[in-house]
Amino acid sequence: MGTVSKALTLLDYFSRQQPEIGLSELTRTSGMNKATVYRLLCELQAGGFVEQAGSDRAYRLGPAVLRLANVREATVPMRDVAEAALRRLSDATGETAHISLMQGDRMAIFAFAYSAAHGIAVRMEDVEFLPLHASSTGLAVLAFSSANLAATALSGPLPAITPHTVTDPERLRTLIAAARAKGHAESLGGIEEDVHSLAVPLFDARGTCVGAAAVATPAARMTRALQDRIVTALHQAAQEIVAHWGGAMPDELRKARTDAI
Amino acid sequence: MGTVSKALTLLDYFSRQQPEIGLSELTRTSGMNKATVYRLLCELQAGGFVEQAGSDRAYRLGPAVLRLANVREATVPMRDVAEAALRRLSDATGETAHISLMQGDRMAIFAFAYSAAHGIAVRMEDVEFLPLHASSTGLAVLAFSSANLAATALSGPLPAITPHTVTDPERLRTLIAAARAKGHAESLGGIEEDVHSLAVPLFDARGTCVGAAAVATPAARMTRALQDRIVTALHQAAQEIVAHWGGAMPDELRKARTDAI
DNA sequence: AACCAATGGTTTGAATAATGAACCAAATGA
DNA sequence: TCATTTGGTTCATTATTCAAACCATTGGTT
Repeated sequence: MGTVSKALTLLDYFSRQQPEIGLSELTRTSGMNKATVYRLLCELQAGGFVEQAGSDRAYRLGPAVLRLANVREATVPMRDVAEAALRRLSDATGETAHISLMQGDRMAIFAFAYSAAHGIAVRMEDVEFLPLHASSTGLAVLAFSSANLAATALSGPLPAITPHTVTDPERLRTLIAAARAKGHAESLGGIEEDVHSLAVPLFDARGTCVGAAAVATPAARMTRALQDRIVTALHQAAQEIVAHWGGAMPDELRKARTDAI
Repeated sequence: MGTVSKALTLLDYFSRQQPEIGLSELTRTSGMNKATVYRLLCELQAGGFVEQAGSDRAYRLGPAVLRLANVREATVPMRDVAEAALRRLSDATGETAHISLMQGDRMAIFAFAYSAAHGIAVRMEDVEFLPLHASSTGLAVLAFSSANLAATALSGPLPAITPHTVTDPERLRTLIAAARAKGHAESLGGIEEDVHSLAVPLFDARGTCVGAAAVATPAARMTRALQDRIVTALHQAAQEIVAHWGGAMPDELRKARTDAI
């Protein structure tokens, strides 16, 4: 692991849940040497990527990331595209829609939209990452990424987040294979007991899977008809998003997709 | 210069004007070795900080910066605070208001607001960085930062952006000293011939100067009375912004500031 | 077609920077 | 008072980075 990667990894530990981290804590959670972490933080600080908060000497993300995000947005207004598509998707289905992107070996929630159709809906506010094995999103990505990714994901720990979480690697492999065949993935209560979600993969310009779009419903509300409507809407939304991102769909999916629509 | 700093420096070359950069071009503009740039880019790419665009193999900023910016915003909603204050500032003065932050050894425009009072106003859309020696913003920062920064800034090249740009280090030093005494800096046509701007410094929690708030007017519109109104409004806005950012004003400024208000 | 220049990407021993264990001073709390 | 934890620093060892070359491919020119 290169020095730069280490530094970037450090940035990954900052989250909405834990926005400020002290030197010692960061050395503990990252498992790196304290001196190393310190020097990396110094360089990140010099670049404005982290700064030291006022009260204690804890570190938090710095203003440099804002500028970069601005440029990124100006370059590739993905978020706008995604949010517009998600609004349409949630309107069409009456349920919560969201998009997550692969970030290293995790999936980070990228954007989401609620429907006004129901007073009860799946909320996304407090979720930042999704487990690869327990979410429809994660299964969709595993189904359309290199076998490599699936292998490493399934060889790691597979925590049972709910009693319904599938944790058996063999069963997960069949779920992934099914997702690949059908063009979409499914999860019933894998992360929260009463949430039923469906997901389709998203691809970048090189044809590699970068994430997934999903629709999540309260399990009680899911019917066969709604499921069909969601899958159709998901495929359309994914097609649209990928096109706007300058992405390219693999041929195998194009067939499953036209079948579904 | 450490490896991490180099990698972060590479990110700095991406801008709204030049959102995609090829390997060779980046080696040229950065002055680093090609192999070095390549490896750094590979690591940045693995972290999602850059990605390769579809058409050619040029690099552009990646999606990772978006997530970090989200967290940063959730942690320190500086931008919202700044924008609200700038709206008030531009309303109060009838002129364009903006805030820029130190980013390494440059000043990056961070936020701005227009007034509805006039059809003609100074526009900020296409500006991304401000020169330290030619802008009121830059002079304000130099006046309230370490002598070190001023020394390095004045020892480098001082391009004459307009015929009115002050480029003589000695004259700049007196301007900076005046700004320190008065609590605000001034630039008449330093960047654009007909723009008159006033700026006050902003400070972070550690009491170090991190940027400046400024109001820019068409030179023809500036009067003694307007200037007084702007300086007063600037000091109030700066006080408010710094307070919201959890910053601390140096005592020397507090006096000049209360005098002005 | 032959050529040229430029591109992205890869290799090499020699130079340089990163590393990690131990250490320090200051703050905190028992 | 003493023990613990904090942010920060030091220095010999070690791994990484450097610079200059080299490939393979592309696009344009003659």
